[in-house]
Amino acid sequence: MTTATILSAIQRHVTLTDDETAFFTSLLLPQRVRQGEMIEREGEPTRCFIFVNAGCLMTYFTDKEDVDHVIQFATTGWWTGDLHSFTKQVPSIYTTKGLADSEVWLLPKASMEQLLERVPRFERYFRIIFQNSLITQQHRIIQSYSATVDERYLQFREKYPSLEQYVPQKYIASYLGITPEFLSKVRRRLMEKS
Amino acid sequence: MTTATILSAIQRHVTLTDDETAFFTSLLLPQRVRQGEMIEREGEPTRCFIFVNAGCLMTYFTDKEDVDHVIQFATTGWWTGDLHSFTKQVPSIYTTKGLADSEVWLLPKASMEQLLERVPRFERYFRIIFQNSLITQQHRIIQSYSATVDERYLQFREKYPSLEQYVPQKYIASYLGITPEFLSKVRRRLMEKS
DNA sequence: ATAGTTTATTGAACTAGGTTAAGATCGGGG
DNA sequence: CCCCGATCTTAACCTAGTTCAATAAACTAT
Repeated sequence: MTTATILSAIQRHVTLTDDETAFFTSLLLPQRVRQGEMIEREGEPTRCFIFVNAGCLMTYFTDKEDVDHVIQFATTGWWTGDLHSFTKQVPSIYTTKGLADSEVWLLPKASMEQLLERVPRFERYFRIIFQNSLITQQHRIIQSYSATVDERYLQFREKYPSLEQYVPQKYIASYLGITPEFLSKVRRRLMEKS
Repeated sequence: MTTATILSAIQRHVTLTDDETAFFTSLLLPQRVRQGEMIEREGEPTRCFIFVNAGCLMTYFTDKEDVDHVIQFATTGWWTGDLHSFTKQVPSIYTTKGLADSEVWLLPKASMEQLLERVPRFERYFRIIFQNSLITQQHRIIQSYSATVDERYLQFREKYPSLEQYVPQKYIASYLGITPEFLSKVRRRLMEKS
């Protein structure tokens, strides 16, 4: 497990000196995640921010009727985790688990703080990352209010073509905010059209 | 129109020197916005990031059926605007207009860039702002997928108690992702219960 | 291979929320 | 002070999406 992927992800947005790179990588903890294994769980404070080095994770919320709602999928090159719990160290409302055998880099809370303190360029990096996520989330809200399920499903496939191979349909349905049964109908409708 | 509000909003998250404060305020453009007046429009690149000094604005998206969908309300102390259009300078898909006579500070794109370049503390400030917004947006998505309309309406009122006085119900309905007629039913249902 | 478990499909009955249209209420300008 | 346009409410009907239940297909672990 090398740092090549994470460093190139970062260097798409900011340029680091050798010292900064060394300091950053010294803070990272490698970890393997098995398919189905939970890496952060609901109820516990999120200890680490997570970078997916290989494989695929998903983060979901379990509501009071015990129904899971997928918040996001994260494949190679993405950061994930419960930001709220991570920053405030309150119990998380999300669970993050592997959808496939995966490798992740963990950045513990204290390390993140040191990093931002000592290397302000990382403030910039995370500012850009959060800004882009925010744009994506706003877009998702618009979609869920103004597009039909058919459109949302097609856009999902277009946007995350690699995900369908990993992700059971029931999770895609959940991400789209519908039941698996209804996604099944939508898929059939779309098949018949073409 | 003084800089007191915006400076105190910033100093809740980072501490600025006198020089930095002076430089920052030199970049701000004051502007009045009348009720109903559009300050940024769909189709044009967003020139400025907007801070609400007094009053209330709303940002909405108009879909292909010509229906408006409210993305966010912004009252005193909030930043608003189309981040995607602002950073990439592509035509905006949102319109921002005054819900009441308001005062805003405008931070033009070029000024924002200078600011981040010269005062890295602002990278930190905006990193925190975007991080908090992201948390809020994710929460909103969860809500829209797992809570009933009744619950969402009650939480909206709890979270933004000051807004109901400014905001016509049809916009609240839009923000909640329902029709004004249905919000009307919901309100009645809730009145009768209590 | 075989049984057990999880996932996907289908169909019928149901419900949350939308649509349409008609009144009721509010609010600002002459 | 009154009128006109915008907003809000109500009610009857309609539909996208859910629920439930039964079957089929795909994985997993013996």
